Amino acid sequence: MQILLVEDEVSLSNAVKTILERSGYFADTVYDGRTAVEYATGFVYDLIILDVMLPELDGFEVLRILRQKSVAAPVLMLTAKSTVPDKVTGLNAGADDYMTKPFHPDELLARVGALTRRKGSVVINELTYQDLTLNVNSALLTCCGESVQLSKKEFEVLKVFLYNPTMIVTVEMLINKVWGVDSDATDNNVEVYISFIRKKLKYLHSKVAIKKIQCLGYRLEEAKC
Amino acid sequence: MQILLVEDEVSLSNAVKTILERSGYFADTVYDGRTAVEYATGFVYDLIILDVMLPELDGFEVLRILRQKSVAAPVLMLTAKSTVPDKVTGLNAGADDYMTKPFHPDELLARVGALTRRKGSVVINELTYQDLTLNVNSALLTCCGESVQLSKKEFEVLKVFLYNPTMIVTVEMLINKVWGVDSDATDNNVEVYISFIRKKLKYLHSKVAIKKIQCLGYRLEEAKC
DNA sequence: ACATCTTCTGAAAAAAATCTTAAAGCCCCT
DNA sequence: AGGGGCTTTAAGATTTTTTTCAGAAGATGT
Repeated sequence: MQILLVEDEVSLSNAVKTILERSGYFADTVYDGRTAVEYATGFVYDLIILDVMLPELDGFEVLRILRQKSVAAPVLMLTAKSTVPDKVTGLNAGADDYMTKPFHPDELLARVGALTRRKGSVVINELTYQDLTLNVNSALLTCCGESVQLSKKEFEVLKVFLYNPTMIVTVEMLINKVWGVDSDATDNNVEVYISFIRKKLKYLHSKVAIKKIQCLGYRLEEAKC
Repeated sequence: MQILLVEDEVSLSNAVKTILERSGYFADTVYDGRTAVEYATGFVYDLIILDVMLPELDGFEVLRILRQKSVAAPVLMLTAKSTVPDKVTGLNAGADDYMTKPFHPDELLARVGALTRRKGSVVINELTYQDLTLNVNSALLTCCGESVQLSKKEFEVLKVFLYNPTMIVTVEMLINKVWGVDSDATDNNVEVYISFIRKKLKYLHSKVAIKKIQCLGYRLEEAKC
């Protein structure tokens, strides 16, 4: 059982982690809202324990973002005060249970047990176009059962296309997104990487091609047969 | 049921001993930390009740020493003040429960009952991927009948992989999970440990390999034959 | 067809990331 | 104090990625 623990008070989070691990759970600890979102979307957890008071993003905000991103793991909210308004806010945002601090270890374990007994669903992060599938966790590009590993830059470039599958992607846009707005990358850098990706598409026998539209940019296209 | 009671206030320890024995437990009483360690390592107890304020060695110190010496008996800490810092210190040191003085005899019996019942249910936890099995109680890694002992860090690193067998595990996540978020471990620490683990996988003739994905991280893979 | 511009691609160079090994440091136990 | 095991640090070797460059190929307009 994998649990993500989001709690900025280090002593408390260490304590909770210890309690959980002694009961056979594995807990990852993060200390702010932004990192919590990163971890919760990057890994699969069976349960997320979320403090309300957090730096960066507060617990409610984190919860809202996660639900919006289809992270379905049950969420146990920790709140210092047991005020009704807080509970209502959390319920509306999609939390599954609450606990007010301070709490007894047994209470924690009881609630965690109740929530993890439910079957959690798995989120897979993939971008798809025609016969291509790009796993955004692993940068693995798959077509008809075959896969190739993309390098970081190849991955970044292809992501821009797959996020905008019907649009013309300009060279400028690629430089901005992949190399950064104030890099000194030239058009040729883009050209070289388009070439690398085309080579991999060919290797995969994909029907998808990156088409050049003279003076405008590139666009994904189903290759003519 | 054998209980070791560590409490220097004679009147209280006598009272607790009486309560316990009236409920069918056998209790040994000691009055200082040093003797507590002697008894706890010399005999087998089903539970240790440990006061925090002790002469010679305080309760936390005793607990730390016992855990270090692999005394696995559940520990119920007694503390005069219910302050959070104390609780946290005890939890980190490996206590199983707390009780703040003064307490009602029924509360004592309830907690003692909970801790001694837990005893029989030691779960054997194993993580498996392909031909590898990692026993999380012993950190023993097994493949096709052969086993090797993992060191603590090797164990922690491999656990991260076995819990995320299909995902890319980033160097950052390994540092966070194994060395801690505010450690000053570098990427090289991770690399060295990946190297150690690979050596052991090779020794075991496992089909599993740790593949590196440049700039992204590592992932478990069944080695190509 | 020619001149000119854009785009593509292979190869080499440069830079960055990663691997491996060995030595040094640390901690615990005797 | 000394030894053993584990961890950290360091440095050179190796591998992969990224950049650069130059010429080939293709398109465009006259």
